[in-house]
Amino acid sequence: MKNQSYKVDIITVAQVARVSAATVSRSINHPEQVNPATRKRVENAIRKTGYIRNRAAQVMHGRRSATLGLIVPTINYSIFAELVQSFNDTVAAHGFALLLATHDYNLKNEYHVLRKLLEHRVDGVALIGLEHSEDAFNLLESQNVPTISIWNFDPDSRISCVGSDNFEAGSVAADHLLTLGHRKIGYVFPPTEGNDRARNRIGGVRQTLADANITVPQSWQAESLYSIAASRKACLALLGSGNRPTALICGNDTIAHGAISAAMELGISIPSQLSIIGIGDFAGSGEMFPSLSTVRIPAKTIGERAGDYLVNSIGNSGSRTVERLKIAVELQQRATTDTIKNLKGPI
Amino acid sequence: MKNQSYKVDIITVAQVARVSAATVSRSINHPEQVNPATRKRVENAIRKTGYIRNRAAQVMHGRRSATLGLIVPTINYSIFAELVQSFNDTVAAHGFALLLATHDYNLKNEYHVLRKLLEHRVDGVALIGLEHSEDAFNLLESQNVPTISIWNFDPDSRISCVGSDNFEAGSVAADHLLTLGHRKIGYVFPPTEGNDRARNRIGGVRQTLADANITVPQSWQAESLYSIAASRKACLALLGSGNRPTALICGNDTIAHGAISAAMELGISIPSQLSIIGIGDFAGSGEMFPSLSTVRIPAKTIGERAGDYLVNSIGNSGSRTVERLKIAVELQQRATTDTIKNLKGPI
DNA sequence: AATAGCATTGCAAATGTTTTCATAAAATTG
DNA sequence: CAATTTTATGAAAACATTTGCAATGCTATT
Repeated sequence: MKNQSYKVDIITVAQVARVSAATVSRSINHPEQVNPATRKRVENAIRKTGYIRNRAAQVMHGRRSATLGLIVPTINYSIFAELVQSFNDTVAAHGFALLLATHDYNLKNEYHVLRKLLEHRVDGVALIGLEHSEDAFNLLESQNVPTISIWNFDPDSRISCVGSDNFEAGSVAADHLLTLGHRKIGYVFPPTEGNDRARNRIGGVRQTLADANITVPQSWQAESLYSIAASRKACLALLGSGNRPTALICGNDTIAHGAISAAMELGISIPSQLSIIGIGDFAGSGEMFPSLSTVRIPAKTIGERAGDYLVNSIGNSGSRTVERLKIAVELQQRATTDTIKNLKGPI
Repeated sequence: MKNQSYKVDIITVAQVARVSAATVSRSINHPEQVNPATRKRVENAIRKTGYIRNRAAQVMHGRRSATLGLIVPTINYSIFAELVQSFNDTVAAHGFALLLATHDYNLKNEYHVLRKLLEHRVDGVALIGLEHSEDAFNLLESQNVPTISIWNFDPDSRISCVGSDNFEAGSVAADHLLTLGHRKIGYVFPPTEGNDRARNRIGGVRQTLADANITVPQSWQAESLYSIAASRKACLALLGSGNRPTALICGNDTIAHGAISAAMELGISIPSQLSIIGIGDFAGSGEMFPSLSTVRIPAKTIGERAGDYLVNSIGNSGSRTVERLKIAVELQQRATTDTIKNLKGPI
């Protein structure tokens, strides 16, 4: 059935079907315009020759490339993987394929991969976060390509965005512990340099605690990269001294994992001697033991909305106004936080 | 500097640089063929106009698309995410961008997304695993596009492959427990229907145990999907009865996580009362508490080798022979397995 | 000084498709 | 049954680029 001759183009198909190339093209793109009998002949010819249409040629004609560019820092990171997955599913349902690129947390790199994606004439571009190089912003503007920033919400964003408010996330985490009656609260966050998400989260935490007239001693503030091992180490130090907090806010769920590990190692029982709350609600956080209380940032929803926005934005190619969509965070109270009333143990 | 006029093509650049379009093309693609002075003029013109070359037009001339298709079941799964990342890094270093698609464990779906990638004239295709629909195999053959199967090694594979031998992985896990002196061994695996990886792993386990004259009672064999919650449930049942094994082999690290959870909940201490071994060595498995003994399948290495192979294979477009590369699995003995000599407790 | 050789550049054809316009055939109307 | 509308199809231009070939001007060789 399949033909292995070298080049099967629309003309080959046309010859086999004994019609013109134009009719083949119409059979594929505007089937209602062609006589059902001829259409059948064309379809058979397509099958017989094994023809696969050439998007490149379509693109040259000003057609959509049916391709979207997505640039993430890395996908080897559960929360981005979830995001990429749901974004992909959403746009794939509209016939778009994803041209993926990573910049490994290097904004200069991001500019170059962005250029590369534009060479392929992607119909739209999705970026993670709101911090990008001036060159990148200019490029996107000059090319006039629909763009969306995923993950962060910011009312003053320069480009359209779909995401959660990280300040709010930090605030919700702190609020939860306050509501449970905690007053001796510590926190562990990653370095905020070049990471606006972490910066905003910690801002929300500090603001909320300050509003409640709580001061956090320096020894209860630790810094840790997003790794269980790093966090465990930091938390061993923080929790190991005689005077320790009754609750810990962690910059994300991975850090919270490390904190739990450290507590277990020190024989501090959770939550009866220490409450721990994360941010993110990563895959598995609810299933681990003990299941992690956390502030959920709904990656799946964000990916979907971002996909919807971009697809839509490509549809009405006229308007190019900045739109912003805030996806609410949700407190997930699970097994690692408890009220101060139930506090037990040596401290 | 940047020009926002609608279409900036190679002719626009040519006019600005006061040369022909051919010279601009040569300046970009064969710089050594053009006079340094003219080249400079062209480069300035490119910068001034903000020109971005159109890959689609290049592709039409039989040039490479500089694009590789990658089809995975899902990327929302840490081990695939790691694989995709390393594959991407490797091919990006050679100037290729990744056209990503997922089929959500549906082989029929895979065929359709494969077609889509071929429409974009990808220079090569990477698939996960060795099970694919007949249609997909035929399509790849008829299009004569370089292809690689990632993840599994099979000496009889129909297409080129880079990956580990899952039978061996199962075998190594079982061997480890035998070496530690365990005789009462149970296992938890996912359904093997449409999952040749799981099927081969369980095969390796059974073979190795049989060779050591060990029979595993039905009640020590459980089935669980790849989820911590599902596995915990299955393991609660398996471990909850009076007579339980001294060691457990888990189909992958996620299942092992669930098993650990279940053991903790039942007050069975690890490893002094129960040894647990996983397969995979997912991100975080070595950092969790207790750190998981597992059989490492080196996703990063596999991704790199696969990328290298595909890039190479595109280079020498002549030969299209099937090649197979086996990446060895490695036993990672950590805190969840111990010798039978140290066995303590009620059982 | 004439000629050969080389470096540099331009012209124009070719790539695979879509779409506008024109035309032919068929269907509808009075 | 003639006139008109509708339907179906083909011819050809357009899209942005690359490249073989030819032309130009220059350098080196004799």
